[in-house]
Amino acid sequence: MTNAEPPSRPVRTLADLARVAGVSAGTVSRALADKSLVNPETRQRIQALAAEHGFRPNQMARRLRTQKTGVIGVVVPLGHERRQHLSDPFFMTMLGHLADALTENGYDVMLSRIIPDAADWLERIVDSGMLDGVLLIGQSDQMEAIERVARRYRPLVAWGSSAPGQVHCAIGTENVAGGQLAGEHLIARGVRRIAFLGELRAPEIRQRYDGVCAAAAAAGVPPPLQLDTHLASDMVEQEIARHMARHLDRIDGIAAGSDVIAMATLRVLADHGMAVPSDVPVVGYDDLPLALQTVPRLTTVKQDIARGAKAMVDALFARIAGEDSPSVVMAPELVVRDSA
Amino acid sequence: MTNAEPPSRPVRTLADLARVAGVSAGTVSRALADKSLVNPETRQRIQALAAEHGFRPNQMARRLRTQKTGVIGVVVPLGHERRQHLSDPFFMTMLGHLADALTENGYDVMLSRIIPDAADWLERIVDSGMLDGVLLIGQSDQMEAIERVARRYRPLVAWGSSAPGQVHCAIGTENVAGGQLAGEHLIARGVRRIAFLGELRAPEIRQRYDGVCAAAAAAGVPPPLQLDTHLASDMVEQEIARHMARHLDRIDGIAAGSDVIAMATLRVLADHGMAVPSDVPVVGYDDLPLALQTVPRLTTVKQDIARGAKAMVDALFARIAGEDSPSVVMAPELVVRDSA
DNA sequence: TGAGTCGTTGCAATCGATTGCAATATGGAA
DNA sequence: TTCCATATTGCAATCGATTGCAACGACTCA
Repeated sequence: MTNAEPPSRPVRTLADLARVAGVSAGTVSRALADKSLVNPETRQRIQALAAEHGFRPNQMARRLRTQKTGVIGVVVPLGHERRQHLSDPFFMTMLGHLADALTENGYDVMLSRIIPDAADWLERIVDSGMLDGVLLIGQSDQMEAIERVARRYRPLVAWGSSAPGQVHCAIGTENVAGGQLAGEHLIARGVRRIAFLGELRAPEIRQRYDGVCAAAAAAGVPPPLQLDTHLASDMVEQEIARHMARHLDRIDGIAAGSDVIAMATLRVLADHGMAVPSDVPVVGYDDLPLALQTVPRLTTVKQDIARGAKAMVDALFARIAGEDSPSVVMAPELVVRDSA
Repeated sequence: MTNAEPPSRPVRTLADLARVAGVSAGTVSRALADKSLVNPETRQRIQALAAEHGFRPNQMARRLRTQKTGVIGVVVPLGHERRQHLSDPFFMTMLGHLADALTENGYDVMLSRIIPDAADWLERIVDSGMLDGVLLIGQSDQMEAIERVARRYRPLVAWGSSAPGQVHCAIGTENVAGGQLAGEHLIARGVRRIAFLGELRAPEIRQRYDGVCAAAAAAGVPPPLQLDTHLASDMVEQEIARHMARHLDRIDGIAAGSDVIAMATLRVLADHGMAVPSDVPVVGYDDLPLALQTVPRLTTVKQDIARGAKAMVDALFARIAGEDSPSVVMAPELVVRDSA
C-alpha cells in the first residue's frame, strides 16, 4: 500500500481520484452522484476518499457536459438614467429577496448591471451559455430588446409592466392605480395643489404620474405640477432643493415617484422649516424598509417586493421546467403612516 | 450558393460557423479572437458572418479550456447573526461599489450569501472551478476558515480587520480608533453617560465598543452602557425601543454600532419626544449614503466604502496577476453633521 | 528549376466530468 | 454442468472552444 501522504492536493480531477480508488473515472462520477448503479460499498469507499482528499468536481466541465449551469442571471438594465447606481435601495431590496429565493433553491446568482449601449446586450447575456435563466429588474426603455429576445428565449422574467400582446413574462404592480391611491389620499387630506416628483422617461414613474393626474381630474382639483427628479442618489437632494426653493409656495402636498425621492424630500422640507404632514403632506411609493425608519414615518404606496420577487422566481422556475407562466400584475396598497 | 435562409439559428457552435464559412473551427476561433495569424480578409469575412448569424461562443467551453472564468465571487458570510439579510444597507453599498469596479474591468460578479454551517463552505466556493477570485464582505466569526483557505488560495481578499501574522489579505478600517472618535466627540459635547448600541459577537462592533470605552476611560467618565442590538433590520427598531424604554433616563448620549442602528435610534427617540441632539446626541458609524438623508443629518464615523471597495478590487487583481498585496487598514474619520 | 521562407490554414489533442453501451463477473435456475 | 439474468464496472464518445504543430501553397532568390 502506498502510504505516502498526499504532498500538495494531487487529487484535482475525477481521474486522479479514480486512480487513487483503483477504479475508472466513470465509476467515481457515478459514485459521487449517488447513482444506484454502483456497488454500495464502492460508493461509500469513494465518497470517503473524496472527502479525505477534499475533492470537488470542476463545475465548468460538469456544466459544459450537462448543459445546465445552475446559475441565474439577475440583471439591472440602466437605459435612461445612466447615473443611477446599483446601490439604489429599490434594486437592492429586490435583489436581496431574489438572491434569497434563488439560493434556497440551489441556484447561484450572477449579477449584471448593464448600460444597454450595444443593441444586442440582452442576447449577449442569454446566449453566453452561462445561464439557466435570466431575471430582469426593470424594463427601463428596452421593451423592444426584451420582446425580441423573449420570442425565442423562454426562461426570462422581468419586473415591470405587461401590456396586452406582450411576449415576455412580466411581474409588476399596477402603477396607475398606485398613483391614483396616492393622489386620492392627498386630496382627501385637503391637498389641492399637488406636486409630483419624478421624471417621466421611466415608464413606471410615468404611470404613477398618470394615476395622480387621474385622481386630480376625478376630484376636480388642478392637475399636478410635475417636477423632474432623477434617481442618482447623489443628485436627488440638490435637485429637490432647487424645486422646493422655486415652487414650495405654489404647492400644498407632494406625491413622490419613489420612497427614495420621498425621503430626500422629507430632508429638504426639514431644511425649509416645513412640518410634515401639517404644512405639507408627503406620500411615497414602494414601501421600502426605510419607509419605516424616516421621521415622520412615510405614508406610501406599497409594492409587495417580497411577494413580487417570489412570483418572479416561481415564474422563472416554471419556464425552466418547460411550462408556461403568465404575467402577473399585483394590486398596490396604500400604507398610511405619519407623513400624509 | 445555398440561399436558404437560416431556419432556426443553426449556427450555434464554432463548428457550425466554420462550416458556413468554409473553413475549419480553429480558423474561426482565431479570427474571432483577432489573432494576427489569420488572413485579414478571412478574418473580416468570418467576423461579418458571426455578426450576421448572431453567433456567441459558448462561455462554458471557453472557460473550461482556458481555465479562466472571468467571474469573481462576492460572498457575504453570515456566521453569527443569521437573520441579517442580504439587503443590509452596508452590504449593499459595498456590493454596489464592488460590482461597479469589477464590471468596469470586464469581470462578472457571482453573488453568494452564505450561512457557514458546513465547515468547508469556503473551500467549496474556491475549489468550484467557477471563479477567478473571491471577495469576502466581512469576516464574521470565520477567521479560521478564511486563514486555512488563504494559505493555499491566493486570489482572496476580505473586508475586515487584519491582525499581525494573519495570512489572508484584509482591507478595513481601524475600528477601535473609530469608536474612540465617536466617544471623544460625544464627551466633548458634554455627554457623560454614554450608551453603546450593538452586540459584541461581531468583531468589528466589539472593536468600536472598545474604542468608545477607551475614550471614556481617558476622559474619566463612566464606562459606557452596552446594549445588545442585532442587525436584522426587521428587529432593530423594537429592540432599541425596549432598550430606550428601560434606560433612557440613565443616559445622555448614544454611540451606535452602525448607521442602520443609529437611524432606527433616531426613529425611536422621536417617538419618545426626545430632541436630537439637544436632549440626546447620537453618533453613527459607517457614513452610509442614508446618513445624509436622516432628520437630523447623522453625525457619524466615516468608513470610506468606495475607497475600500476599490482597494479590495485592486488587491484582488494584483493577486490574480500573481503579485502580492498587503493588507490595508484605513483611518476612519469623524463626520460632524447635526445629530451630535 | 529547385530550395528555402513566410503566411495561412487544418488537424487533433486538450480542458474535466458525464453517460450510453459493452464487458465482465456473479449467482441462480434448469 | 450449462446457460441466462443481473449487478458492477470499464470504455470511449461527448459537450464546444482553444492552441501547438504540421502541412500546404505561393513567392523569392539563387
